[in-house]
Amino acid sequence: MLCCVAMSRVASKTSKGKKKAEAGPKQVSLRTLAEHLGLSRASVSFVLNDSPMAQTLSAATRQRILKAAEELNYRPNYFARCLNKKRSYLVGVLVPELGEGYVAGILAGIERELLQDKYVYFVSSHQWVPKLIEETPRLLVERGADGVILVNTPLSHAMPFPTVNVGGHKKLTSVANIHLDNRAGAALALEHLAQQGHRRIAFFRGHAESADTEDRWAGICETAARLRISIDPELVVQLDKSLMPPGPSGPEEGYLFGQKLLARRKKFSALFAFNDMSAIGAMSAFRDAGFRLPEDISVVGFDDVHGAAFAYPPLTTVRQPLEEMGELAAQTLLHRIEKGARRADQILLKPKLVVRKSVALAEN
Amino acid sequence: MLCCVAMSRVASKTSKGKKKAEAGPKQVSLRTLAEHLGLSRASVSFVLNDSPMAQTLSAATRQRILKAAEELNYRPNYFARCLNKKRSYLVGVLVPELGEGYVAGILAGIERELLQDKYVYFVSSHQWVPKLIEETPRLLVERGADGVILVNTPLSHAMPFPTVNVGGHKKLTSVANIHLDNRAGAALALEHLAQQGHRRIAFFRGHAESADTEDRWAGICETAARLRISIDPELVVQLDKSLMPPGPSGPEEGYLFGQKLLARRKKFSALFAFNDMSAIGAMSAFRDAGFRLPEDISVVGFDDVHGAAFAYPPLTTVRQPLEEMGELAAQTLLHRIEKGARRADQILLKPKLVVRKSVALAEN
DNA sequence: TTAGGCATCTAAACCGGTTTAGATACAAAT
DNA sequence: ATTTGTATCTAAACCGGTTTAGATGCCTAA
Repeated sequence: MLCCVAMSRVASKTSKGKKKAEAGPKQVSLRTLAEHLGLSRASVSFVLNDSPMAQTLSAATRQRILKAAEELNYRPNYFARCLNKKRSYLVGVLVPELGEGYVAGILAGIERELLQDKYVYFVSSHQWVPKLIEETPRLLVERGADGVILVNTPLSHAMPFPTVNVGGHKKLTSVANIHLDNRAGAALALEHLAQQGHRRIAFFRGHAESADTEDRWAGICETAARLRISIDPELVVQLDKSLMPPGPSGPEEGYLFGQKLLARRKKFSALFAFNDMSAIGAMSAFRDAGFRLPEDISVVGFDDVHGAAFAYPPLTTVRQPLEEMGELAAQTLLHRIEKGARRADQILLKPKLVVRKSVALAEN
Repeated sequence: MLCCVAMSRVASKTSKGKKKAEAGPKQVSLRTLAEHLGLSRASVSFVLNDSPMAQTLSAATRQRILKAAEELNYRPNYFARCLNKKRSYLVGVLVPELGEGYVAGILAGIERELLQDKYVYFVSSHQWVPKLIEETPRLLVERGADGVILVNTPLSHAMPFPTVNVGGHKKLTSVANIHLDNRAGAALALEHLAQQGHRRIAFFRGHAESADTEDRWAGICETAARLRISIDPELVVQLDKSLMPPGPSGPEEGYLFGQKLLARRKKFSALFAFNDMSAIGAMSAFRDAGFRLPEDISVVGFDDVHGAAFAYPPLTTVRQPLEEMGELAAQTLLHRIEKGARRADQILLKPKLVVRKSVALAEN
C-alpha cells in the first residue's frame, strides 16, 4: 500500500499537471523515501550517508535503499543537513573589487584549493566602502559560511569565526595572514633600476587604504638609502581612489596619475609603479605625451598580473605568487575550520623579479 | 530566575574558559532569548521579523524584545530560517573561468544588481570541463542557491530550477537568455575594416565550445559576402583550448595562434580576432615578428574588456555591454525566483564599435 | 449575570534531515 | 524453559527557526 502511494507521487512527476500553479515535481524527502521503502527515516539516513550505523543493516536492505534513492532521484535538503551538522562547506571570500588582475589571481588559487575539498565559496566585494568592509565578513558568516577569506582587506578587529587574511594587513595576529614580503619586493625593483643606471626615479605611492602601501614604501625608503638614491618628493605621486570615478580600478588610474607626474615637469628616467595596472596606465600616458618606452622612461610594476607580459613594452615587474597565495589562504582556512587551529599562521612569501622589456639602461 | 540563568550564559561569554576545547561563546538561540524574556519563541519571532503578527503584541513587549535581542547580540540561524522559508537569497553563478576580462565585466554587473536586493551569490568555474558544465548547476542548487546564472556556458537540457543564461547558448528556449547580437557585432567590425580599405582579412574563429562562435562566424560570412570580400580559408585560424596549457586563457592564446597565422606565410592586412584577449596576444606576436602596428597589420577585437583601451596600440573593438548584461541577467533571475515567471525572456543586446588606434588605412 | 469582543500571548506542528537510545525477533547456550 | 546474544531496524529527540490555531484574561454591552 505504502508503496503504491509513493509510486503515484512519483508518477505525478511525469504526468502533465492540470492545475495552473503546479509547484513542480514535489521534491522527494527522506520521509517520502522511507515510506516508499517501508523503512524508517533513520535507516535510510544511515545508508545514504555511509555512516557506521549503516553496517548494522542487512546488505539486502542497503541495496534496496540505494536503488530507491537513485530511482526516485532523491536529493538531500542542504539546509536541513547544515542545521544539524552546523557545517556548510561554504566559504565566504571578500575582495576589494572583482576584475582586478590581482584579485583574479588570488581567487583562482582559492578556487582550485577549495573545489578539491568539496567546498564552495561565495564572493562579495566591498569597493573600499568602509561600512561594507566592516560588515560584510559577518554577513557572510550569517549567510552560512564556515569561515571567511579576506583578500587585501584591512581588518579592524578579530572575528569570532575562522578568518584568513591574504595579501593584507598584518596588524592582527589573531587571524592568519598570508602575505608577500613587500619590503623585499620593493628592494628587488629598486636594485634593478639602480643597476640599469637609474638615479632619478619616480614613484607611485599606494592608496592609503591598501594594506601593502606602508610596507612597500618602507622598503623603497630603506633600499633607496642603502643605494644612496635620493627620493625627490616631487617625483612621488600618491594614488588616490577618491579622484577616480567609482568602479573597478584599472589602468585608468595609472593614466591619470601618470599625467599628473608629467605635469610636475621634473625630469626622471624611471617609474616604479605601485602595481601593474597603474604601470600599464602610466605607460600609456607617457606614450601619449610623446615619450618613447623604455628608452625615455623605464617602468617597473608590481604583481605580475596575467597580461603584464603582453603590455607594450612587456612589463618588467615584481611577481607576487598570487595563485599560490590563494591556495595557501584556502588551505589555512580549511585547517582552521576543521581542526579549529588557534595558532596564528603568519606566512610570508618571497617576491621574484620578472625582467621583461620595460626597463632600459639610463642615458647619462 | 530564568533571567539569571540566561544572564549567566551570556556572562560566560566573557569569562575566560577553563576547559580546553571551549566551543566559543555559545550562540544565543531564539529559545535562549525567549526564556530570558519569559516569553514564547513565537512572540519573539514575530517581533524580530516584523511580521504582521507583531502588531498583536503590546508596544512595551515589542520594545523589550528588540532591546534584549540587541543586548544579547542575537543572530538568527540562517539554515533554520532557510529550512522553513525554502528560500536562501543566494544565487549561484557558473562561469568558464575567473580572471577573464569578459567574465569579470559580467560578474561586476551581476554583483551590483544582486547586492541591491540583499542577495548574495557564489561563483564556481567549470574550466570547460564537460563533466563540470553538466553537474555544477545542480550542485549549486543543492548547495542552497535559489537559482543559477550561467555565464557563457552551453547548456544541454532545461533545468528544474530558475536559470538564466548570459552570453551563451540560445538553443534552449525554456531558460532565459541574455545575449549579444553577435552577427551585428561581426558586421560592425568587418564593415569598419572594409571601410579602411582592407580586403585580405585574417580571422580567429572562436572555440568550438563557446556559444558565441557560430553566430559570430555566421555574421562574418554574411557580411563578407555582402561586401564582396572573400574569406581565404588559409587566413582563418581556429582557436583551440586543447593546444593551450590548462589555466585561465589570456593573451597567450592569441600569441600562439597569431604565430600560427604568420607561419602560413599568406599576406593579410588585418585580423579580426575572436575577442580582445586573443587580439592583444596576437598583436604581441606580430610585433615580435617585426611588424609595425597598425601600419603593417590592423587588428580588431571583440568584447571591449577593461584594459583594451590601454593595449598598444589601443584596441579598436566591438563593445559588448558586459555589465549591463550582468545586471539584466540578475534582474531576470530574481524575477523568475520571486515571481516564478515561466515566460522565456530572450533579450538581445546591440553591440557598438569602439574605434581606437589598432586599425590603419590599408596600403594599396 | 453572562455572552461577546478585544488585546495579548502561547502551544505545538512543521521544515527535512541526523543521531541516540532502545525495541524486536530469532538463534544459540544454559 | 529461560537466559544471553546478535542481527536488524525504529521511535523520538534534536537542530533553530516560522506559523497556525487557539488559550487566557479582561472589558463592555445586553
